[in-house]
This record gives sequence, structure tokens and C-alpha cells, in this order.
Amino acid sequence: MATPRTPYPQAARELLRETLFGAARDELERRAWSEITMSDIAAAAGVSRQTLYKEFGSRKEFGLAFVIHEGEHFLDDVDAAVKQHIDDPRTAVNAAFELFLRAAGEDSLIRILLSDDGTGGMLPFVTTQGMPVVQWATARLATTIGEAWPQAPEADIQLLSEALVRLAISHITAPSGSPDTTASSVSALLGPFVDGVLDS
Amino acid sequence: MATPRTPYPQAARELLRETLFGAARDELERRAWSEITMSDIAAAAGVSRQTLYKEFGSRKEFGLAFVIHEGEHFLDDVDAAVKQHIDDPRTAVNAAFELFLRAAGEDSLIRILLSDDGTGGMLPFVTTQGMPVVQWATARLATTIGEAWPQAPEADIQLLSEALVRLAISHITAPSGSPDTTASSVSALLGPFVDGVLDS
DNA sequence: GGCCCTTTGTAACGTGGATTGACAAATTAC
DNA sequence: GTAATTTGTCAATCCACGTTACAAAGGGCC
Repeated sequence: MATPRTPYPQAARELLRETLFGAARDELERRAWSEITMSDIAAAAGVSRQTLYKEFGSRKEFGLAFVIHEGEHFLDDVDAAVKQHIDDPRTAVNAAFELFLRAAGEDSLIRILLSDDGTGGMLPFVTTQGMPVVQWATARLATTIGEAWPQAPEADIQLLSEALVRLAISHITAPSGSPDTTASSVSALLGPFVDGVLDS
Repeated sequence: MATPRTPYPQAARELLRETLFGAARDELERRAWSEITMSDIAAAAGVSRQTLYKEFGSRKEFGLAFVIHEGEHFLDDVDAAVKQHIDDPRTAVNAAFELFLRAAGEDSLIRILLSDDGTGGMLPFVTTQGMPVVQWATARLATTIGEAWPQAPEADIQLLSEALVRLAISHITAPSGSPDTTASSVSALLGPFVDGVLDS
């Protein structure tokens, strides 16, 4: 492995964040986001409330960081799926999109997150207040695409990435069909653009 | 999983020790123990020298803890091997002993540790000053045996464990034959005793 | 509306662990 | 034998975290 060994201070900080995220996840499996206090999370992590506030400025920021943190996992999978189809961009889009929908649909946390009756859940993080998530996911996806097809124009990659992210978020919050039919529709819709931009 | 979530403070302390051990291992893959200073280890871990001295009192204590830490891995394997042959104690001894010799012989760190020309290496930790290691390994092995054969007398388990540990250390520091022939010899030697004590 | 209770967010203060710098003693190099 | 390095220890300082307290902002209840 090419690990130059993470210095302890960074590792400790990362451990702190990871512990807090893990504590939040545990709590979320029992109560709703609106019923979980910052004290609960801090206590579950074995840390004071102030430490939590210093690491993440506010409740909203923590929620945001948490959602993004959970999302990393999905984007990793998407990255891998895309890079298995470098020879065929349209198939790559289809495969990655379907994988994402399926994985998200099966994830317990996502389902909890979406079972929001409107009383202070986490849904706003990916919808009405979702810009940070959209921007983060777009940048992440653009990196993946840029690595897979280095010759593609940056602007086109950006455009495609954001559209895919928005479509993906839309379809997990409000699914219209099965993952495979949805993925087919999206790849048919964006296929022509994708071919023009990414096909070598 | 039955993880009640490790509180951050404990996890951080464990992380510190783990980082220091990892740093030491990295250094040992390049220089000999005698050429590695406490400063080197601390720096490689991203920590001050005092932190290292506070966690482990002295250079010798750190070396000892390090050797034991590396040994954990082998004893885990031995534990698993033993418990695959609860029905046949003599075979268990044979299998575990051979596994240990083979694993130790293939481990890069062990080989480095043993390539000691007498100028301040780590060999004394398992030989002339090896009592702590022997006691630790004996206790660990006795636990394994006690769990596998609960009806065996404590004193006999202790006696057998210590002998096995000493034989194992001797044979990795000065091998007389291949792992399988050595293991056969040992199990033949201790077989009668083992049968009398452990066989149900 | 008005009241009470909880939670959020911030601030002040105390504390313990970590860093820094310095030092004598022991070891090693020359 | 001297110089240089390293070990082991100490004091001073710094910084992250914990504790307590408090104003402000909802949320529930009457």
C-alpha cells in the first residue's frame, strides 16, 4: 500500500468526525432527525456537546456533513461502475445510474431519510436546501467522468454531471419506476449528448 | 454487529498507540532497531517525543509492547487453528505449532527482527530479556487451550502452554528443520502428556 | 396570545494531554 | 579522551476538550 502513514493529529480528528457520524447513524436508526438533539449525538459519541459544535458549526452544518458523508459511499460505487465501461459512455451512464438507484433504494438510512412527513426531517438537505449537496455530488461525479474521459471538455462534463445528480436525487426522492427502467430512460434521454461529448 | 460504539477518548488513545506501532514498523523495514531513535518514531507518527515517553515509559518498554503487539496477530491465528481440532488435541498442537512456525517464518518483520548480529537489535526481547513475552504468550495460549478444553486442570494447561511457547520461540530463533517436521517432533514429544490432560 | 420547557448556539473558565525547550546522564563516534 | 548523539526527565506553555452558564429561538399547552 502507498500509505505514507497518516500523522496522529489528522487521524485523531478524522476519528472524531467518524465517531460522531457513526453515533448519528445509530440514533437515526431509532428516532427521526427532528427528535435527535445535539446532546444525544455528542453523548453517544462519548464527547461533549461543545466539541461537536466546534467541529461542525451548527446543527444544520452537521446534518449536511453527515448526508455528504453517507453519500461518499454511493459515489464510490458509481465511480467504480463508470470506470468499468470506459469503452461505452452510454452504457456507463446507464449502469452507474441504475446501480445508484438500486443501492440507495436498498439502504436503510436512505429510506429513513426519505420517510419525512415534513416535520423537521433531513429531506431539505437534498431538496430545498440541497445546493451544497448538489454541488458536492456534481464535483465528485465530474471528477469521475473527467478521469474516465480526459479528452471531454470541462464545461460539458460539468453540465452533464449536474443534470445526472439532479435527476438522481429526484428519482430517489420520488421514484417513477424501477431502477432499470428509470436508468434506461435517463440514458436514452442523455445518450445523444453523452455520445457527442464523451465518445472517442 | 454488536458494537455499542467505542467512545471517542478510548478510540483516540488506541489510535495513538496504533499509530506509534505502525510508525515503528515502517522504520524497522528500513533501519535496524539499534539505529532507530525515539525521535524517529515519534516524528514518523506525527507526535512529540514526550508523548511517546508518556505512553510507554522507556525505549525498552516500547520495544516490548511493540513485539507483543506484533505477536497478537500470530496468537490469533494459533487460537483459530487450535479450535478447529477440539476433537483431537494432539493434532491441534501439531497444526497450531506448524502454522505458527510457517507464518512467523514468512513474516517480513520477524525475519528482520531475527537478523540480529548482536549490536542492539530486538532479539533480547524474546530471549535473554524475554520473560515478559513468554509470560504474555503463555497466558494468551493458556486462555486458548482453556477455552478449547474446559475440563483440563489449570496447572497442566499452564505447564503445557509455557513449554509450547518456549519451544516455539526457540524454533523461530534457531530453526532445526522445516515447520512440518518440527511440528511433528514437538507433537510427538508432548503428545502423551497432551492426551492424558486434554483428551476427554 | 401568553407561559413553560426544551434545544440551540455562544461564551467563560477549568483541566488534562500534548508540545516545546532545556537539561544531566549514558552511550556512541571519532 | 573529547565531541556528538541519544536517552530519560522536568518545567513552562499551548491547545483541545469538558463543564457550567446563559440568551435566544422555537414548540407544546392552556
